[in-house]
Amino acid sequence: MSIASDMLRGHTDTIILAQLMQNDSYGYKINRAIVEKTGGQLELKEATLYTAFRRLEQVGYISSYWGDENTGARRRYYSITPLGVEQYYRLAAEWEQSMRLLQRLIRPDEG
Amino acid sequence: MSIASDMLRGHTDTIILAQLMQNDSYGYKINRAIVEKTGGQLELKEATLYTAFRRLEQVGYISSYWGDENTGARRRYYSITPLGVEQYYRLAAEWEQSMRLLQRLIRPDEG
DNA sequence: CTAATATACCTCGCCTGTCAAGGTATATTA
DNA sequence: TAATATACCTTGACAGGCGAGGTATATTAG
Repeated sequence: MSIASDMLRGHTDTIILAQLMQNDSYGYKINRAIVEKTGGQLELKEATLYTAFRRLEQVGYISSYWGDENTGARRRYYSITPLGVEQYYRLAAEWEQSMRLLQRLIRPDEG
Repeated sequence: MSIASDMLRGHTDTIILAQLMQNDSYGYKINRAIVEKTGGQLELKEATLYTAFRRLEQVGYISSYWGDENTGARRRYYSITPLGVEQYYRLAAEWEQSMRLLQRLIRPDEG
């Protein structure tokens, strides 16, 4: 896709948490949602996605449970924890902050 | 400083090129300018800064020359090349693009 | 029937950018 | 004369993204 790896780095967790703020979901679907919301311009690589889930669960920002599908492939659902909600707000605020700084530095002739 | 490493990652080159779009400058001063422009909220670590200079020079986006100070520490000045100017516009556009995507994903309830 | 595609999960190991820690040298200020 | 500011530099550790590989089920096309 079009977005560079290094632009994404550090935002993966925020993106995932933001998705889980809406509702519980599973890996594949979360990724589909991202593709859809960005008009196909961004897609998390599977390795990136699942690595992030491990990381986020380890520190207690999300928790997981197996879905009870009786057909099709099994799904591992994730839900955001209260700690994760806190972290989401923190990361989102941090993102806005850094965005403003970068705007000043990268586009000095604009806002 | 307040901004996280991973938020910065991938933007260092863009920030440096943006500075050199204004005028030739040297490492220490570029960093001072960044600190000043962000009200002390962002400062590139020296290792990061000088690594970036090597990287950018290697691919031909910047070129360097020693200043002719006859007092004080020596200064290595950098100037942006035509190739670097192109790259700056490309990176700046990419940044705006990715910023909009992230806005949609991270702050779904806003613009 | 069978191959391809979509859904759905996972791990290993490489690569690359950041940075802590260390270093050198000159000029000014306390 | 010690500390601080200016000014440069490198090494090695670390962490996140991802290519490449794997598993398994369901559907669709030929």
